[in-house]
Amino acid sequence: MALDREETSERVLAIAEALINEGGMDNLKARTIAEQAGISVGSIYNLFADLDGVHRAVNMRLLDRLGAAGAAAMADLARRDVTDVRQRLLALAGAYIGFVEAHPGSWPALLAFNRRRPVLSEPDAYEARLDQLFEIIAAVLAEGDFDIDEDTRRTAARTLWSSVHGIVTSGYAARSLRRQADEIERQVELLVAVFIRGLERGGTFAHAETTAP
Amino acid sequence: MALDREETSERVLAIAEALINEGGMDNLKARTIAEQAGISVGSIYNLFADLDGVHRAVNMRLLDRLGAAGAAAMADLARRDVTDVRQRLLALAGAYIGFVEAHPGSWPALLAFNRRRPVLSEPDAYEARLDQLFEIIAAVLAEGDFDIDEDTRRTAARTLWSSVHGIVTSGYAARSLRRQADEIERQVELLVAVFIRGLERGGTFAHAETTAP
DNA sequence: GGAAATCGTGAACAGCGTTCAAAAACCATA
DNA sequence: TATGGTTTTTGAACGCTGTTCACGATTTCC
Repeated sequence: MALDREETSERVLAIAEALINEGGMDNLKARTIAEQAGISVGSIYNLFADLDGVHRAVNMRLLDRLGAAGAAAMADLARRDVTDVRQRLLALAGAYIGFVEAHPGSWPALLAFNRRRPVLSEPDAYEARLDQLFEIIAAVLAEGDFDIDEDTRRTAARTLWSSVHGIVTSGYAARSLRRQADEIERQVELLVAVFIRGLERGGTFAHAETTAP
Repeated sequence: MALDREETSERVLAIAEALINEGGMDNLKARTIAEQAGISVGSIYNLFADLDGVHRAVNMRLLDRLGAAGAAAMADLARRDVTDVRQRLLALAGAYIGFVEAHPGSWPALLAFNRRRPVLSEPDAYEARLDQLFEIIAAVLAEGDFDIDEDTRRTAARTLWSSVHGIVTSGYAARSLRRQADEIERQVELLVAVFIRGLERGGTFAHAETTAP
């Protein structure tokens, strides 16, 4: 009858994610987890170093699922023989937007997590999982036949990813959810369209002086 | 000898900002403020509703200063008769980057602040102050002679602002500060260049189906 | 100068994350 | 199965937190 150590961990993580998603990261309390999981507070500390460790583990699961959603969106388009770069980028952005909407509490909490303390150089398997998503974008850009070198393409992929991220997070900082959803869609469409046009136009993107001396 | 109510408030805010900037938002404690300000804990609650109110006030000051930095950057370029859109956009982004670097603790704390709880529709004079910054970008875009309608231009301004925001915040989530500073600069330059090229190329940005049915 | 209103105070309270001695559960071996 | 040792689970206890509020000091006003 006794649950496996790993089963208990997953149970704790599911409860933790639900708590965070419902009431924000302030809603993640050791005693609430213990009560809902049917274990004692002390047991949580046998499974995780501290509550931050629990939150970190929740975030890892979220990042994995986000990566899976992006990959699934690409697989879906591939199945339908859609190779158009614009449509693929919009589908990726759509997957991201859908994921954020599906996790209205736990995703903002993930973003807030690393910003609570000043960066103390975490080992961060975080970045690795974000890179997984970035690689998808880079691959999409690589298949479009832009006349740009490898370096520029990778920078472009990162820029696109960061920009979509900025649009989505800035958008949901504001109030009315439905009205802002339209605004986010407009901005993403404009970003993708402008990006493709700008890259298609070719030419160099070499560093230049930012302001006159 | 007794300090004005407003003087005391500003003293509290200065201390609060320093605490947040040094140790993240978790470092903002009522007893520490009271001790450093030479007042009692209770007095803080005569000046502000709660500690969140203190943090909110600190954030307002930050947003005001950020807006001033952007306006100052534009004024500086105007004084030197620089009207080039690209240079102005890069200067704005540079002002933002410089501001973030100058506030390595309190700026991330500002970003984390609204993400701690799920959006409960705050009255938010927040957005108003962010709009002040957005208006500067919109004005710069308006002075460039792009063949786009007013609506598109405003969306483009918001998109640019969100994108730069995303680039900067994503960039500083990673570790090594100096190495990442270069990456941020590269991404911002690419974003601005691609954006200008894409907008210059004209054409419509009308909504289109994101994926085939 | 005295009454009334305001302000400052810090002990007290409830709640939090975290610890750790003790109890319970488990397990291999005789 | 009985036994001894090892591991896991427990929850009371600790220190720290934000916040309150009765009380005393101070200012304000006529």
